[in-house]
Amino acid sequence: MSTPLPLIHVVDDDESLRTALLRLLGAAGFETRGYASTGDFLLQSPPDRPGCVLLDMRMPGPSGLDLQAALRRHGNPLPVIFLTGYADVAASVRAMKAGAVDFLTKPVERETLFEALQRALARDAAQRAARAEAERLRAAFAALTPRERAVFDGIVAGQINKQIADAMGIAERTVKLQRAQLMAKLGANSAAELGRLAERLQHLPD
Amino acid sequence: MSTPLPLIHVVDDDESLRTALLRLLGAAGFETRGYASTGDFLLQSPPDRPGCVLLDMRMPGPSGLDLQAALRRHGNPLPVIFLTGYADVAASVRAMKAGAVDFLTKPVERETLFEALQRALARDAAQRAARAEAERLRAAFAALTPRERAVFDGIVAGQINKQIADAMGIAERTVKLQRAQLMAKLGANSAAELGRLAERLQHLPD
DNA sequence: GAAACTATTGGACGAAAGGGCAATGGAGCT
DNA sequence: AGCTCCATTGCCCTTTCGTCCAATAGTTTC
Repeated sequence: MSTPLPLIHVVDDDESLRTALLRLLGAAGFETRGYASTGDFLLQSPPDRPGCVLLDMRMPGPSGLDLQAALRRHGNPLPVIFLTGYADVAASVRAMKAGAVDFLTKPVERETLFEALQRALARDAAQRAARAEAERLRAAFAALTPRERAVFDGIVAGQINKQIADAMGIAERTVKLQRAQLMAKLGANSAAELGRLAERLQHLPD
Repeated sequence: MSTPLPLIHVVDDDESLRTALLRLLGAAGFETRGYASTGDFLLQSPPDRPGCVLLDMRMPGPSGLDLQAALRRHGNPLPVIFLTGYADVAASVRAMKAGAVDFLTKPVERETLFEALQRALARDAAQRAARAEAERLRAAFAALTPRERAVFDGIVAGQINKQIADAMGIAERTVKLQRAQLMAKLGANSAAELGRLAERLQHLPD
């Protein structure tokens, strides 16, 4: 389960600048990959790997903002750092409101760039951990049968087995059985843990 | 318990523009208050009321960014909308990274301004509700004695009364008693609810 | 059609939870 | 000392939980 190394995507149509960036980042020990356009990035869309995107704002074809929006829709929210020469306030504000980690202007100081990268990678790691956790939780609940799910809801609502059985029109004995089954499926050892799981489930996106 | 109406704070050293803004907002049904400087705002610091701050960036004395930072430190995080004539990218990015709702440039379109206000007030309401909820939770837990708190931890950890009693060196009967007392104090009716409370408590800031 | 399988149920037993009642013992006050 | 107040405890009883074994009915598979 070793997490793959982070990969820095550099999207910029200025080839000389792009290769300079790639060299700089590579020298700093980062693994990198360059793209001449938004389309190139989306086509050569990398596997699901930790990392972030260093993105020019103004390029031929779809803009950096378009790519940022596409990433969000795609459910592959790699953190984005904008790095652009033609900066205007409106574009920078739109980028930040859309969730960009930072918005830097060329020429950028080495120090500034690395700080932003650091924050972007940290955010990616955090998001990734949160998504993995959410996925585990969702999968566990998806493994429950509808009945088990109903029993779960009853338990979390503080009902005792008899009340749950009554509400569902089944025998208390059956509730006990399904209770044991759902607790096994969720890996819970107590009613308190079921409550914790319910709370976490409730606060998941979607 | 009726929530007071939101109050819009307008901080701008340009008096004619400030009064124009106040008049515009007042005509739209908002309650408003104007300040000529960051210092004025901090001095005439209003009571804890819902609302937001419409803030100029460049003013004599402390800047809008300074005020934004002060609000955050003060634990009175009213949402901030910047509205400024001398906008540069670096300042806008700093403002947005510091959590500004929006960063508008003069002259601003009426529509744009009202949309931003809408979002700012919505954010304030949400933050306020979350803070109130957190406060209630904290207060409830603060009312527990250390013993009750220990019993709570044991329950949430899935231990049965006997184990808790053993670990604390007290009788099981006492654990039962404190269990009932802490559940009454927390308003919980089941172990599942205790689990939910524990989960929420764990995810509070601080 | 028979066998295998799943969901549901009944009965029963030990363990645990929840709670009433009274006794104990220490802290603090008069 | 005498007293009250309160946390702690023991005893006992009822309800609920967690499981075991076995039986029944409906469904799927061969």
